[in-house]
Amino acid sequence: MDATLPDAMPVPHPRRDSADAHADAPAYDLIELFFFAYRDFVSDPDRILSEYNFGRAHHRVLHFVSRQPGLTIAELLDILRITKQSLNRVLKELIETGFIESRTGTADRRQRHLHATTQGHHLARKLADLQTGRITQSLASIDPKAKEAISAYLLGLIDPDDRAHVQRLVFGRRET
Amino acid sequence: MDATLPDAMPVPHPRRDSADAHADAPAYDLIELFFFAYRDFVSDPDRILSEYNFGRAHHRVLHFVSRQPGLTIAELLDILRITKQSLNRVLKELIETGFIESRTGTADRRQRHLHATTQGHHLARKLADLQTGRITQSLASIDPKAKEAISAYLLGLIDPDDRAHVQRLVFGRRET
DNA sequence: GAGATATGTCAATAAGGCTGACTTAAAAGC
DNA sequence: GCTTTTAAGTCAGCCTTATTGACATATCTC
Repeated sequence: MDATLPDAMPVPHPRRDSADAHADAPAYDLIELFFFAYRDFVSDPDRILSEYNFGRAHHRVLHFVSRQPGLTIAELLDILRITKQSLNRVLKELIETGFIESRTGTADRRQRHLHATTQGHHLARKLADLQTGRITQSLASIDPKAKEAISAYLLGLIDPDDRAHVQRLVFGRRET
Repeated sequence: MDATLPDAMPVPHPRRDSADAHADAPAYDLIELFFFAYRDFVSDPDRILSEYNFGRAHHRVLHFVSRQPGLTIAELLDILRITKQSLNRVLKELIETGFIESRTGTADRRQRHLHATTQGHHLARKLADLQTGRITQSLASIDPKAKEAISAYLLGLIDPDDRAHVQRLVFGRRET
């Protein structure tokens, strides 16, 4: 690629201060691939969800509730980073249509512990399977060892102060 | 790990047909990491954009126009996968505020060729630099060889019929 | 009992998508 | 040259998902 570069070309030495990242050429490839990949990654679930008159917001709620039975409202808000009012609309719909169940806490009766119903788990799984299919297909074409690197990369894109939280969420199962 | 899995979940034996990916356990880790990574990846640009009263839609338009000077409306619609009407609203604002310029085609006078102004290129670059910073930070913590694997993975997530198109867009420069 | 906390709800607003219908200008086809 | 197709622009109305702000209720903590 750099075959035509004359040897003597003064190349400003790359500093890896990690703070002045904008000294580097923009990583257009990874920026754009991320955009296109995300666009298609959510497209399969979108199709299924529209059959139920649900949107992406419903998917996110159902996903995390299904994954973490007993999740409280506050915890869910913290994961999704949306307001109580935004959550409430979609959550209400998911409860009314029987995909999620809200149970009053026993230790703290102010809390609501959310659980997916059988129907809810089923839909969540169906959507996860679709996305897993896409992931599996993609992983199949590359070095199987790369999976850890990909996880590490994605984790590294997350805000540092949230990284531990996400790590617990994704890799550890809940104890609360 | 599966201790909390809903009871009714049948576990079919894993076949490696690559077609029926949903025989596999869901790739919850990559699914969730992708969600959290994307959430934070767009957060830095969002902050800057709001200073200009722009949103993500403006960012996407500005980005691709800046990257591919002379892009036509039809080509842009194909990249973004939104309707003409949706594009028009944000594009109009970007033109009115002097970030993008629309030039009537010479060969085909029906077409509009879009170009970022100096101001437009500047903002696009600023936003790309922010995202590049995040990417660089993340890449710094992993095997430098992994970058190719990550690109390949993201490319693999894209719809097969679009993959060549995206590849041209991302890795090749335009000749039109 | 006072105050803090977890949740729920009303109302108004905004961004960014969508569909459908229609116009204008210009190119292409015959 | 006339017709059809294509590229772009526009009007109107609607939906989803988010926001802010204000306030209500039940329950826990001190």
